[in-house]
Amino acid sequence: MLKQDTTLISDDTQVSHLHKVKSTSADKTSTTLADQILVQIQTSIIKGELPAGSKINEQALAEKYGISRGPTREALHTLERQRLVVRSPHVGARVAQLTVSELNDLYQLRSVLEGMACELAASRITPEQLAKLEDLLACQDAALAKGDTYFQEEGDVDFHYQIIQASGNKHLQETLVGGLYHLLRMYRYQCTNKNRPVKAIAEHRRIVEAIAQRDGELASLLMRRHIEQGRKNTELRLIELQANAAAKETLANIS
Amino acid sequence: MLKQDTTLISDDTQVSHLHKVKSTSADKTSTTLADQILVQIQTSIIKGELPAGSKINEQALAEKYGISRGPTREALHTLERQRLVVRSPHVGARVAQLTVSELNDLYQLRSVLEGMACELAASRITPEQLAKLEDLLACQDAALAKGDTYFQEEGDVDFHYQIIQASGNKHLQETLVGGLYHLLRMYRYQCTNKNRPVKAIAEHRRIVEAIAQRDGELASLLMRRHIEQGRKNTELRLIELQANAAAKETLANIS
DNA sequence: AAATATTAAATTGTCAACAATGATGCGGTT
DNA sequence: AACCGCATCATTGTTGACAATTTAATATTT
Repeated sequence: MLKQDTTLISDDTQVSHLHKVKSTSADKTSTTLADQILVQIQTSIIKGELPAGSKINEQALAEKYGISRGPTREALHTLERQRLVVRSPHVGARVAQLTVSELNDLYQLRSVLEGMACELAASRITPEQLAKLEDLLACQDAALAKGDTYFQEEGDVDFHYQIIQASGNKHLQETLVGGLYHLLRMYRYQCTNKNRPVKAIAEHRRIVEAIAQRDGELASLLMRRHIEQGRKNTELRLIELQANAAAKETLANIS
Repeated sequence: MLKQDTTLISDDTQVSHLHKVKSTSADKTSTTLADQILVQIQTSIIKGELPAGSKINEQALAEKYGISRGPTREALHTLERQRLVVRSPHVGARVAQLTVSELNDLYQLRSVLEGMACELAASRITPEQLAKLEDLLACQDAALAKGDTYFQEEGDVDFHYQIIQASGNKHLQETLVGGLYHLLRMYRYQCTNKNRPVKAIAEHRRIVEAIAQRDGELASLLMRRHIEQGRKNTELRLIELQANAAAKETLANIS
């Protein structure tokens, strides 16, 4: 009857939940249960703890997080929208597969969309938003100086995110942030490359400069090039990764 | 209301499967129940039977189609992905609202995406796909001659759909068809304009010509102009519509 | 022994009841 | 009369059981 999710979520259910606790645990006032596990499954997928292409068992997943299949199902539905999961009726959900052709499709689309975002941002960005972007650049420089690679990754996400926000186009935002971005993060996380950041930050700076000068055409061009650089990088790592996997496969078949 | 979709479920449980029929997706029987009502709610929303901006009651909707709240909920979730519904936790679902600014955002995004689709289609389209497109143009001419406006509407959807397919970019397809297209249809249905088709068909023809000549740049340009024409048209009708609604509102307030 | 038909198991889809939250209406106070 | 707190109601979120379907495992036939 009582939920046993104490291990993963919070174990404040110990002593006095005489009152319907209302979950006043200060931090986040319980949105919906589905949304809570959504982010957890998200990160599990992005980090590869749930391997790309693997089957997802609703029951097992639900039990893992100590909840019922209902919310789990809804989370999977949202993950499908985010392109992290593929579902087929009566068969179930699988983690998205990482392939070269899909990577190219994805980046091609992203390039066009973020190019568009840059053009819009150049004409619409507010001084506050611009200041925030420049702060971010400074942060990235500082992080780079300390060699903090993961924060750099996070910073890159923020950079693109803020430009998308500055575009002011609601549907563009929804398409990128709600639709493509998570899958993008998955590719980048699993095909990460150490020596890229230093160049990427320089490119970021030039993009912001173009936006600040209200030169949308230039900003768009620089952004598309920047993304193309990222694509090449990721593609290389992905091919390498898949070659390794194939080798391991044949090795297993021999033995 | 009793469910009368029992007729939809075929009783072919007897042995007549010589081969594993692999179930071509055109088969409408035995999908999931949620998918079946999804299309019904879809059309209800697009046609305005469920008015834009109105609240959706899960229970009532479920009863209307003679099913339980579970599948209804899933359908609403899919409708959210299609931008036809907006959901907020613990509050519920509303039909998307039709506003001028959203219309502009939507068409701006669509313009960029279908422009991209044209460029890709110009370089990748197969002879079969091209033949199908030209067949469609002929069909549209014929329908126009008979003054069959609704079929024209449907034909226009098909036209854009086929070019999107010919682009060959999976994520682009998913973004347009799975994401934006239904909302687009809603705007166009509720802000329809009679005298547009005749010009639109001519524009279609020129776009196909450009694609056939492998001139992606031109095809993209023509498509973006074509869409811009549609946007203007829809915007005009929408403003008109909202002015009427506002007038009726004030009238009601007086009495 | 290989391939196919049949049965059994595991998994997804659906339902109806229950819990938790937001919305509504009432009564009291200023 | 308007505002605020409180109780009630309606609606959404969640659960566990059940039905339908797919996947696997087994038996059967050629």
